[in-house]
Amino acid sequence: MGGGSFRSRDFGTIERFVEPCILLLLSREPTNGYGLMEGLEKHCGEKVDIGNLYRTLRRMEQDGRVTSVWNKKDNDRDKRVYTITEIGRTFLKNAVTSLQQTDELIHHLFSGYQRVYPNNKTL
Amino acid sequence: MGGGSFRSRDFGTIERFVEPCILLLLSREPTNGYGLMEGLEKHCGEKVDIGNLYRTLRRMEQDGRVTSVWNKKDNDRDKRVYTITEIGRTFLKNAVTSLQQTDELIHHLFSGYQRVYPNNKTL
DNA sequence: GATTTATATATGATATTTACATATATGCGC
DNA sequence: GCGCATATATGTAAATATCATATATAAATC
Repeated sequence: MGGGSFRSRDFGTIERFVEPCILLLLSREPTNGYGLMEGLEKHCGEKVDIGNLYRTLRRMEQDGRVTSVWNKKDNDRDKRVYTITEIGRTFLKNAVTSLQQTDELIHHLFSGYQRVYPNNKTL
Repeated sequence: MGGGSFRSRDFGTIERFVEPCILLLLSREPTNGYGLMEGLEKHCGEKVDIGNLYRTLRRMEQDGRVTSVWNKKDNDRDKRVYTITEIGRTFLKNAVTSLQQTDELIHHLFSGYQRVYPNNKTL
């Protein structure tokens, strides 16, 4: 059977697709890292590496796209809660625009594929 | 203003999107590296790093998705011409299937974005 | 005919990103 | 107390991408 070694992440993930996903989730409500992980699995179909997620969030904070505060409540455990900034909203808007172009590229590939392999059903 | 530093490749490129593009071009006809570079710009909207392209092709050959032979003709210069293999065709088919799922993810993000920012026009 | 440009392949060095593992700590159910 | 889910974070290695450089030749321009 073919295709060689076929790790699940060979395709299907978009470079840094996770960042706009995070910013969209934070547009709904401020959330902590672990909560974002759950949200990404549910809403964005992304199973992210939790360690990388925390590092990504810190980088996004350094770049000014999000801010964070420690939520310390007596009846709950400590959580670092992230909030989207105006810079983050602009970034997200630009990301969506860029992804629309990406979408066109993908569909261009699809139509090219259909032309070359008209008998192949891919799904 | 904003979004921080905004290199053109922050989004819009899909991880290894270039590989299915290469395999689709090779499905039409065997081509050398430099010719693929031109084809990718024209048909796939990708401006690839030429050095990376050659290394990618060698990796694809190692993985059995393409084969290569030197084309040495008297009236033309030497070219290493790549041909897609059966493994490569299977790989491409899997890639297209995976990209269809990616496409759904992108559109899921779009609809989520529209819900949160109904007044934003992104293009 | 000398110089520049385009064609053609490739590697070196560095930076970034991803993947996988590990460390640490606490709340909750049993 | 023990195991499990929650919660944040770092260490390290592998994979990719970026940018520069090396080499060679055909074609075009001066």
